[in-house]
Amino acid sequence: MRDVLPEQIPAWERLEGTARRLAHGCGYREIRPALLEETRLFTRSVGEVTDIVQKEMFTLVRGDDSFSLRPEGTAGTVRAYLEAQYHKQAPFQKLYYIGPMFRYERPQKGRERMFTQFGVECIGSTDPRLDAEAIDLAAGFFEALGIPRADGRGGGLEVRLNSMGDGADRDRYRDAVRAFLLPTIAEHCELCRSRFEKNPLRVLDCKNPRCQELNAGAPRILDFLSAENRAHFDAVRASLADLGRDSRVDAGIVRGLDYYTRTVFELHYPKLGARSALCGGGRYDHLVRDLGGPDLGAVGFAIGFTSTLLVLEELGLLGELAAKPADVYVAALDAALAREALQVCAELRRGGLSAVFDAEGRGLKSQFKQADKGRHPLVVVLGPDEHARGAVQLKHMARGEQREVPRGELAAAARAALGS
RNA sequence: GUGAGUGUAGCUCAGUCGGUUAGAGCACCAGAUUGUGGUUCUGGGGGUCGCGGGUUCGAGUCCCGUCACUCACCCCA
Repeated sequence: MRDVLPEQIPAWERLEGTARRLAHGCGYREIRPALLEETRLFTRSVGEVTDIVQKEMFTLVRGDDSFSLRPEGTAGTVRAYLEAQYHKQAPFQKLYYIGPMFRYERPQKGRERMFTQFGVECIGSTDPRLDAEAIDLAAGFFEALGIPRADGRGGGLEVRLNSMGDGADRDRYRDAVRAFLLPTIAEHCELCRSRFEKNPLRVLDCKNPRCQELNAGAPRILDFLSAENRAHFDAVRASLADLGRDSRVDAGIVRGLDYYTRTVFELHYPKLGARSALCGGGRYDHLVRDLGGPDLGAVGFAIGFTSTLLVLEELGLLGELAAKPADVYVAALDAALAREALQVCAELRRGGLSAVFDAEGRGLKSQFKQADKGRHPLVVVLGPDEHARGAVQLKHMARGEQREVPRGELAAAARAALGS
């Protein structure tokens, strides 16, 4: 398990802050769904035969009850939506979340058992402009962090788009793929032969060169879309163009979760290699109905913070981030002034400043080193001579200037020194 | 779940053919200045060599097991 340590918090706050700002800009409101759900919620929504449900859930069984840590955010969000009765009062809801997800698998670069996702779920409409808006929001998130757009040579961020059609389209497509593969399936790799049985569409994703040759000329899902779904897909692309957003149709995108319909998309940073997808999402027009509500359209995405941070690190975009230190470091010349140090800190805090004191018994020189290393802009020195006069020394570290100020004026003087 | 790799100081790592007291750089602490930071110099502290077992006169080094982490596959954020 990986912890987020204080040194990394500025980077995380930047991701969270960017996510919130952009989501709010599109009218999304934050929701914090439960981390623990009934296992049945995920088997019903994500799908019985998906990898997530079959082998990646952390599940706790107590008697007849079975609960699982959420492996993704959409199911819980829709469950919360229905439980809050939004579908009766105000069915159109734009909701976003930032929080941990859990999948039991072998960790590797960009993949962890506990990871954080920023996701949005727009429930209550099938308007294709919302698909485009969501894609633009996701891409805008990465751009706001400084990740460049695709440059056509494998650098930058790529938007890949596809449509999976609706249930009927997909059934016809699956039959066509099966018919296409049947004559050559014996020549495919072992893995593909087993995939052919349970999910022939996955054969098309195989990276084996021989299999790819055999897959050339395979039917494309886009050719099997109903007129209505085709129109929806075209409208999404037109809206993306209206937003000035380039996208590439990638017939290979077949989202792994059962609830997806029509629009599916991924955002990739190809230089990351095997694990290049930074964001995945799409439309799930029947999930609300499948979970017991009315048949409402919905679209959403999820962005992984782990891989986002990986990209930012690779691009050197995290270097300058540092936590803000306390305004004042209070140094005491000897142990007799220890109590005064605490009092002075309290006075400064009442004056609206942050302040810290030495608690390791350091000498004055060492306290200055600490103040310097901690990048505290101001140091207050408590000495016996000043104490006798009811005063303290106030030093501005960057300027190297120091002067004596009466105790009673310290907070005001410190504020003034900081402000200038 | 499958395959491979790596575990030595806080961090990055060296450690010969198995041989005495396990090293370096950085970081940390102290002094050089008995009331003042960043540079410099000098000195210092710190390691059950992941853990357990085995071989051996002797194991950081070889063997077995185990745990953790990393990378890849599967799949995905």
